[in-house]
Amino acid sequence: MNASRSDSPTRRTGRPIDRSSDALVLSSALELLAERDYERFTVDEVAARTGKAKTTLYRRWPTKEDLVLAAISAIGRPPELDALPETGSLRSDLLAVIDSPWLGGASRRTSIFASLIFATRNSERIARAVRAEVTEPYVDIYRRILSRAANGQDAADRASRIRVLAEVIPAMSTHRLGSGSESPSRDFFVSVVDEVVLPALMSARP
Amino acid sequence: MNASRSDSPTRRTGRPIDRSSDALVLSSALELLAERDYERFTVDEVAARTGKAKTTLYRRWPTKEDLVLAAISAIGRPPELDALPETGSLRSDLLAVIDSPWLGGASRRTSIFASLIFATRNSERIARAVRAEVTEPYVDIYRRILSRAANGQDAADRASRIRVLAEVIPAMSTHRLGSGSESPSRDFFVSVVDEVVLPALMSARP
DNA sequence: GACTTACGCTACTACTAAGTAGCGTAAGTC
DNA sequence: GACTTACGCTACTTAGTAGTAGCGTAAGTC
Repeated sequence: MNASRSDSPTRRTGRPIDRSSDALVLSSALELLAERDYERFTVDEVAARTGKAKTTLYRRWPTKEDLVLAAISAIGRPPELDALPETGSLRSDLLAVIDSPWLGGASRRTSIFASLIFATRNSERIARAVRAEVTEPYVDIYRRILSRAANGQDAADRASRIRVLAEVIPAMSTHRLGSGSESPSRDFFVSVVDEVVLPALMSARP
Repeated sequence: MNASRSDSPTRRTGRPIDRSSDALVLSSALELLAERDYERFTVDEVAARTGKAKTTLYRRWPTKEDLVLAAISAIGRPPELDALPETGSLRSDLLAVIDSPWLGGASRRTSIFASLIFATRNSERIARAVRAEVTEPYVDIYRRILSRAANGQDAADRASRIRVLAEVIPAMSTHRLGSGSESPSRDFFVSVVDEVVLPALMSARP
């Protein structure tokens, strides 16, 4: 409320930027993106929902694309990435990830992932951002859990390994889409089968 | 070239409608739909690609939605539906469907399916049409092949049953999306697992 | 050849949404 | 209180696209 006399590199006079509302704006943007596709996503609607002026949003994020990119970056990394669940059984490890409250829980999170897949079609920058900031780290969690389980442990729980598809698939699809493949969805699904399902099955021999 | 003297219910005088170009228009529309999402799909572009006048297209299909619906209907039913492949092994039966030239082969077909999934978000009529005219009959092929295989035969070919996912998933997703579920993509993936993967696995006991 | 209907073309309207300009005011610093 | 910067508001420009109007001509029937 006081502090910082002779300032940091950048001068600080006049009304300060209201950073406190950034989080609200970005989460609302993400929310809207989960409801609509990128084309129907409008900056006006974000402004209306947050009670901000459209012009204010444009001062902070010069284009709609920038706003969406910021919203994606604001997602952050899944907390499980730092502390992989270690509950003792593969099944509960997987469920711990699936039922993580990250991004509002499984239901909302999967809905958001699905929308991000749509968005990757509209902008290469968005496609790259989704891949790097959301998909890769998230898929990585499953990769690590599965590969850890492949070395022994709870190798019998075949059904729960298959169920992981329910969450891995939307995540991985963003991984592949927009990378220039001719038939991204087929490539993607084949890769899910080859990289996730079959290895999981092979290591599960009751 | 002559025939039909005192006509059918509808009079036939004046320049006849050029039905021959309908197929071209609808296939071009489908092609465009595979490239763009519904929002970016423009009637002007279809007109440009087919060499037709936009007004001519609007005379035949009063709205963009009607044009897209017609394009979906023009897809027709997969030929395998009438003569289920019977090659002797489950694996080759499945591959026969996957590699069917229908809709331009697996690559283009899957790409079209993916686009139709996007389109279901924009119109309930389109969602219904996709489900009824494309998804249901196509998924039905896999259901029938899998259930036939479940009764004996080639029950050992577990990997090929899993591979079927690579094509079933995009098809089934249209089946679920747009039906008012709160988290359609999660529901869909769970249903794939429950209805297709697990039963296939259960019936495969080497 | 008279008639009728379809087609192609060139506007045009209506609407939506991205992005901007400019003003008055709020919220700070000195 | 003077100064400075951010915010909110209204209004605007620009661009793209769905859908329409109206005209001249093509392609048929009688």
